[in-house]
Amino acid sequence: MQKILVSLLDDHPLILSGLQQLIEQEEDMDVLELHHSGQELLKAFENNYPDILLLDIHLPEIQGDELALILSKKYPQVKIIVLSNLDYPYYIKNLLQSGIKGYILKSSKKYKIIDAIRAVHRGEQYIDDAIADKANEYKRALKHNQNQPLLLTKREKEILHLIAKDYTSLEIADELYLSKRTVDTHRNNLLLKLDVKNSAGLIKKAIDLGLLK
Amino acid sequence: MQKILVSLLDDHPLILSGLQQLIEQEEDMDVLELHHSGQELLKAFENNYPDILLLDIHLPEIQGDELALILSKKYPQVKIIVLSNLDYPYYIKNLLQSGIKGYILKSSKKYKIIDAIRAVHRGEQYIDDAIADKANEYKRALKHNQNQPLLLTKREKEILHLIAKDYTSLEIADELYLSKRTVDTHRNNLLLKLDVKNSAGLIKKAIDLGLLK
DNA sequence: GGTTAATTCGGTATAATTACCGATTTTAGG
DNA sequence: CCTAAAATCGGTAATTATACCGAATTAACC
Repeated sequence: MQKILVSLLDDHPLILSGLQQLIEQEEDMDVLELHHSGQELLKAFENNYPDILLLDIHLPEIQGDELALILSKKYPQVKIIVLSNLDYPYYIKNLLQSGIKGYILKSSKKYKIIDAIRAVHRGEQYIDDAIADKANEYKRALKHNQNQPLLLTKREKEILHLIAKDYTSLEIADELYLSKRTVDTHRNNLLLKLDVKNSAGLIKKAIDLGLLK
Repeated sequence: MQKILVSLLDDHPLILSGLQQLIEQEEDMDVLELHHSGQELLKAFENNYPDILLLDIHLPEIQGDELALILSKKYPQVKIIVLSNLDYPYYIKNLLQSGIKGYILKSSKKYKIIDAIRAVHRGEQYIDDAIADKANEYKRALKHNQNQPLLLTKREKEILHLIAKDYTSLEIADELYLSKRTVDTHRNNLLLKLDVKNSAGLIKKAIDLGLLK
C-alpha cells in the first residue's frame, strides 16, 4: 500500500518531534520532511513535495495564511492542514478560501490529528469540532459582519504592527510619511474588520488570530 | 547509576510527546510523569515528585509563575526549569526569585534542553543564551526601572484582563464596583510596571510575558 | 502591633483615540 | 482599458486615556 506522505512546518523543534513521532507510529503514513521555516519549505518543495502538509499558522517571518495562499496556487496537489492555537472561528473562513483542507488545534488530542490526516487524504474537509461549534456560535451572533472579509491589507498590517509597538497615530504617520488622518482611517478600518472597539481589544484579537507576533 | 527523573507540564500534548521522546533518548535521564494541567500536577506531587520539572509558563488556568512559587515552597527539592516562548528578559528576574533554576525557550535546539536538565541537576543555573543576552541589553537600556518589580497585584491582573476584553475604564469601574479614578490609577500602574505608554502596548507586552491568555 | 504593600478615591489638564460627515488618487487584476 | 479595491487626506466633535498634583483606607505580613 502507498503510504500517505506528510511534511511538517513549525518553528518549534519540539512540536515537530511530537508530530513526527505521532505520525510514524501509524502504519499508513510517513513523514517526508520537517521544515522549520516558510522559506526553507518553499525551497524544498521545488524538488519534492508531500501529499499532506501540516502547517503551523503562527510563524515568525511569513504569515501562515499568506504561505497557504502561495502553496495552494503553486502546489494545488498538496493538501494543507492548518495547526493552530486559535479559538477564534471566523479566521477559518479566509483560510478555507485559501485552499486549506483541514483545521485543527494544537491542543487537540493526538488521535484527532491522525484522523484529520486520513480524512483530508480521502478528499474530505476536516475542521476541529471545537472550532466548528464556535464558528456557528459566531455566525449567529454577528450577522451584520458576516460578509465582511477579515483579510487585512498590506498597509493595515503595517499599521497594526506599529500600534502594537506602542506608537501613537502621530508617530505612525511620521514613520510612514503619511498624514495622521490617513493613519486614523486605517485604524478605524482595523477596528471594524476585527470587530473591536479600541486598540487594546485590537491587539488582543490580532494576536489571537495570528496576525501579530 | 541513578537516572535523573524528569516530569513535564504542558497543556499541549504535542510538546509533551516531543519532550518525552527527547528525554528518553538520553541514557542518564527518564520521564517520571506527564502533566497536562497545574491542578493535576499538584495532586500527583502529593504521592511522588521528580528531580526536575520542565514547566511551561503559558498555562490556561493557573499562571506559570504562581505555580512555580507554590511548588518551590512546597517542594524545594524539585528543581524547576521553565519553558517559554518569551523573549522579554526582565520576566526572568521574578521567576528566579520564585526559585526557578533554569529558563529556556521552546524554540531552543534540542540539545540545549538536555544540557539544561543536566546543568540544573548538578546544581547549576541554566539561562538560555538568547535570553541572557537580552537581559543585559535590557539592563543597560532601562536603568530607571530596574528596581521596580514586575509582579502584578491581584487587582491589576483583574483589570488587565478586562482591558484586553475591550472594556473602557468606565465599564471596568461598573463591573468591579469601583470609581473610574481607581481604575485609572491601576491602569497607570500597569503602564509603569510593564514600561509601555498605552493600552495597545500594554496588551502586547502582557501577552508576550504570559500575563494574559 | 507595627510596617509595608495594596487598594481606594478626587480634581484638573492634556493628549490621544474614536465616531461621524466626507472625498480624491493610486494600484492591481482581469 | 476598465473596474474594484486600496490608499490617501480633511474637519469636527465626543469620548477615552494618560499625566500630573495628591491622600486615606484596607489587607497582609512579620
